[in-house]
Amino acid sequence: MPKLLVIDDDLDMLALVRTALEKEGYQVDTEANAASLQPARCRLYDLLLLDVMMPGEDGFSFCRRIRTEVDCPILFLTAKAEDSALVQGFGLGADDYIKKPFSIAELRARVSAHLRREVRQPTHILRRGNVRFDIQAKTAYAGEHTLPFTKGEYAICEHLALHAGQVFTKEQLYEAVFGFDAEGDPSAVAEHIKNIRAKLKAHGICPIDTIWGVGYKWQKSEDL
Amino acid sequence: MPKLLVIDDDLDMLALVRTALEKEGYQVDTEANAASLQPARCRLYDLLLLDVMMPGEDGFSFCRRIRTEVDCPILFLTAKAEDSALVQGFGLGADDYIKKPFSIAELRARVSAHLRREVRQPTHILRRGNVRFDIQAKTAYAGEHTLPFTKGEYAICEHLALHAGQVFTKEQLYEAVFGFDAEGDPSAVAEHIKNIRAKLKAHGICPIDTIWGVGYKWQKSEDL
DNA sequence: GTTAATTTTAAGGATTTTATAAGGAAGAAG
DNA sequence: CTTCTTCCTTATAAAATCCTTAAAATTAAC
Repeated sequence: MPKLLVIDDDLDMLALVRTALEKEGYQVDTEANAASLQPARCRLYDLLLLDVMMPGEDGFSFCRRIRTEVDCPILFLTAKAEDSALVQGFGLGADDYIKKPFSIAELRARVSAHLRREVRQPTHILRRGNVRFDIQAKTAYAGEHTLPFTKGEYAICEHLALHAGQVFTKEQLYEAVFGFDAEGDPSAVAEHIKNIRAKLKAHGICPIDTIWGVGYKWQKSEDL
Repeated sequence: MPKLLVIDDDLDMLALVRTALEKEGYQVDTEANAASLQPARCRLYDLLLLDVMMPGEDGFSFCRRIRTEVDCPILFLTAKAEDSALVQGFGLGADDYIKKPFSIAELRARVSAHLRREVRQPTHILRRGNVRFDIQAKTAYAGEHTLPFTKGEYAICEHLALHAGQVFTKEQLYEAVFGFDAEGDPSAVAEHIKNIRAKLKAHGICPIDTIWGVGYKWQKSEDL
């Protein structure tokens, strides 16, 4: 279920867009003010919809500010119909420019097209609820905050999340993470699990279940 | 130099579009008839521009026929302004739908945006917070001051900044910078990192993180 | 309710990895 | 030839992680 962020100062417009896109099955968040939004927040989403003319920071300025740090498609949604504005928008790194008034059908079709193209590209982001793993960067995030995992903690945590719902014994976890031959004391894994849980709990989430007498598993969403 | 294919039965339109896009530096081929075009031919191009209403095979039919075999962006360029046609176009896997009459500026902007996303081409100037890299001049700046990097230091630093957020081992960094066969002592890289950090710290910035047990990475903004 | 097994927690030391500093080799510039 | 810069190596100090151990808490079984 892709996550979208819509930024517009017009609350009616926000409600309209949100309704239309939620009907498509997307998870939609809205913001009325761009100025306070940091790139880290935007990176939580799969696509951004931006109004251009807003009090405070306008859409162009916002796009310029975050573009180098945010990879997802950025779509302008605006009443500025002049070519110069459109060219400026694309020049700032936008992926589409939809002129108001637009039809709901067009909005949905364009959003869908951009998301479709994203998934065509190999992704290195694993999302499990509020926790995201950047496989390449070997970094985990809780919301917009980086989780300060050590190497071993990250490896164990990623392995559990990647195979969500599957139970692993301590020995299996140790082998999966540090290699076959590795002979790990099971209690070493327990120590790592403890630290992982502590760092996750700091953000109010505890997605790792203990299966008594067996091992650990990452919760599947239906277990919540 | 990206290669584009434009398909339209209107020869004046073909000439207009070709001229506009060749001015951008693209290599443009044109076809007046879609029916004879095979997917293999289309795979030669980086982007397709398609008219919808054509004698013989129309644009929608053509798109449906080749989409599963052709990965590049497909843009419709059409006088059919109805929402239903637009939705149908996107539904067939198109990436954009430009309504006639369109401005040359808009055409260029949209084509450029789609190619940019495909290739994700970096610009000559890379900005990461307060640090800027001039890729061509191989020079880095902190604010207005030039950073006195040596050649090797610059190469390592640029590589980290270019892939901000991604972790590289010392070996990977050495290879990326000095070539595949290079067998570098990891500690040589550590020495360079030390010097790079010292020069950045002189301007009050320290954007390179150590990922213990893995390597180094350029911070993404959320890590600050 | 009691017991036994298992997990959680906490603390310490061992190990691994990185940071720092100093010295030398190779090459460019004067 | 000398001088300088850059790069690499080596050695040592510092830091962080990992593992071990043991006690406390929890869970399951009787």
